[in-house]
Amino acid sequence: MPPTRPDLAPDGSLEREEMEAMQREIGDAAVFDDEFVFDPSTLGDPLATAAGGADPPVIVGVDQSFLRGEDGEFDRALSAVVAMRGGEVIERAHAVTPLEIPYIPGLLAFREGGPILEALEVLPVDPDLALFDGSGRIHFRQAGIATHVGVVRDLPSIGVAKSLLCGTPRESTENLPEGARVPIEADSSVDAPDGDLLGYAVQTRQYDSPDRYINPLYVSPGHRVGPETAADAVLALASSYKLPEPVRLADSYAETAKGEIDH
DNA sequence: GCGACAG
DNA sequence: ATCTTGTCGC
Repeated sequence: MPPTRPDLAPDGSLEREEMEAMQREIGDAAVFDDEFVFDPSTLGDPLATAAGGADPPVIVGVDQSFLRGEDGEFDRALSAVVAMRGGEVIERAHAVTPLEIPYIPGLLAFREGGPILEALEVLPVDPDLALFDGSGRIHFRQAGIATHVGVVRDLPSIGVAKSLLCGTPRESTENLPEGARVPIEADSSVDAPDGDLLGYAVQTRQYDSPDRYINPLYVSPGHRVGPETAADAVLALASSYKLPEPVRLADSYAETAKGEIDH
């Protein structure tokens, strides 16, 4: 399953201005509403298969680790994808590519998008939905890594970030109860009308004790998923840990695969 | 000029 | 992201 928009594939050799122009194009091409065929209520349900008709959707989690070269510097990115269906892992794949540019806030997809697209290419199953470690629409030009890869592959996608890149929470996000969500709205730093709903701070897990608390995740539409569904999906997929299961498993697989290569 | 910034 | 020590809680 090749990319639908290879012309928008992230290219680390572009000038910064060209990268930003491409991101505006991606933000325009992106669909920030529900536009998928599967039933979102079956996402986190291990019994969905037994319950009835169609197979539950294939969900993939994507995450990266990094490899050092001879000089001890990071020179390669490893992207790991884990595919799940009905709560079970059905496939895994990974790819390694050279790092072309440093980490620059707002340009993450041009650093890590290459290995992600390769790993998705190698994955022997067609995903219905992808969850990324990073932003989607919560991005200066509404084109975070989840949106970028989603548009290039025309794949429904969701951004799951552990910290907020831009935008403004409508209210405090401190010490939210489990299951709570707080809207993240566009501000002057975002290329969108002020106040537009970019995504949600989502509290998947929380302590009972009052002294310490867990930070929320920042969930935003990547492509073909609305903000409500994005938050619903993350909550449904994060039953046991803070991170949604596909992303958590991709995280550990990225570490495992790194250890097997680096050696 | 200053601040602020996914992974 | 990666590194790394220390602490809390079941």
